Amino acid sequence: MEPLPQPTPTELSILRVLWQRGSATVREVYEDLNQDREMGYTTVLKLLQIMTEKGTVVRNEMGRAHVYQATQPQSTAQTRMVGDLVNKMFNGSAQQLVMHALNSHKASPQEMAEIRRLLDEMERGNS
Amino acid sequence: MEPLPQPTPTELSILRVLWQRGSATVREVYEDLNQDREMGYTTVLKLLQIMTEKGTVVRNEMGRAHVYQATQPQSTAQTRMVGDLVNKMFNGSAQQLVMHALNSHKASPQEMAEIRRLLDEMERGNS
DNA sequence: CGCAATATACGAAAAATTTCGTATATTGCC
DNA sequence: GGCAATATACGAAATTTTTCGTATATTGCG
Repeated sequence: MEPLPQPTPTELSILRVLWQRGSATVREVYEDLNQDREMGYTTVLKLLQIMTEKGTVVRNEMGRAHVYQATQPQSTAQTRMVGDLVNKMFNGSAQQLVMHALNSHKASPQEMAEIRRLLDEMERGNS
Repeated sequence: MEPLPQPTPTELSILRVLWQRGSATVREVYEDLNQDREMGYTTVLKLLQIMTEKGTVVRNEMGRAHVYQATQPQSTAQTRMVGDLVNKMFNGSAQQLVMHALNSHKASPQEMAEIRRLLDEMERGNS
């Protein structure tokens, strides 16, 4: 079967709501999105219909208002987008991306400790 | 002055060539791009003209063939795009992005050592 | 010179994405 | 029952992005 297409920017903003809420009706997505930007109700509806066709989301049609859910878990999409960014902006070097990320968004000591733990694990596994 | 707009996907592919080469003529960009995908010469030219208007690139018009150069260094664009990704896909947590990056694109022992060095540095500086 | 190769300029078509108007169905409630 | 509120469907306009055809200028060379 066809792999899911990359979500467009607006589709991504809808996916974020769905990931956050688990699942949601058109109205719920509409309300969350309009915290940040302006977007008509039927626009959101149409997007969700398109995304359903593409397989990006699935919906439960029981009940009057359909309930939508992202097909892929957020972590899958995260992995894919990180991979894309590494390839397109860092010539395939994850290390360089990591350096940039740490430099621009400071991490807490706990977070840094967790990264160290991951590095330990990888080094142990790799040798 | 206006901040530079986010490059569109195709613009980004052109920027990659410019960053890689330092500067380049339309023909050079055209040839590099056509290693990967098909794209007409005048298409590349037009894009570079549009990018010049937007301020994304600058050009030296001496000589018959103009020579283009990215306005921003790659590292600036990298920082911006990493920040975007952290915000849009990782709820602002750089640490989570780092974990994903390391998991999907394995880093070499040397690279991991370098990340450790950065972490050391940050922890020393932070306390 | 005169022609082939190759350059820029630029309008506009083509394609992709986003937006919304309108038609119509369903539900809850007085 | 009948109306107000609110739901989906869907065509198509509007916008953005990408592509390219064509006009025209410049260069190098036989």
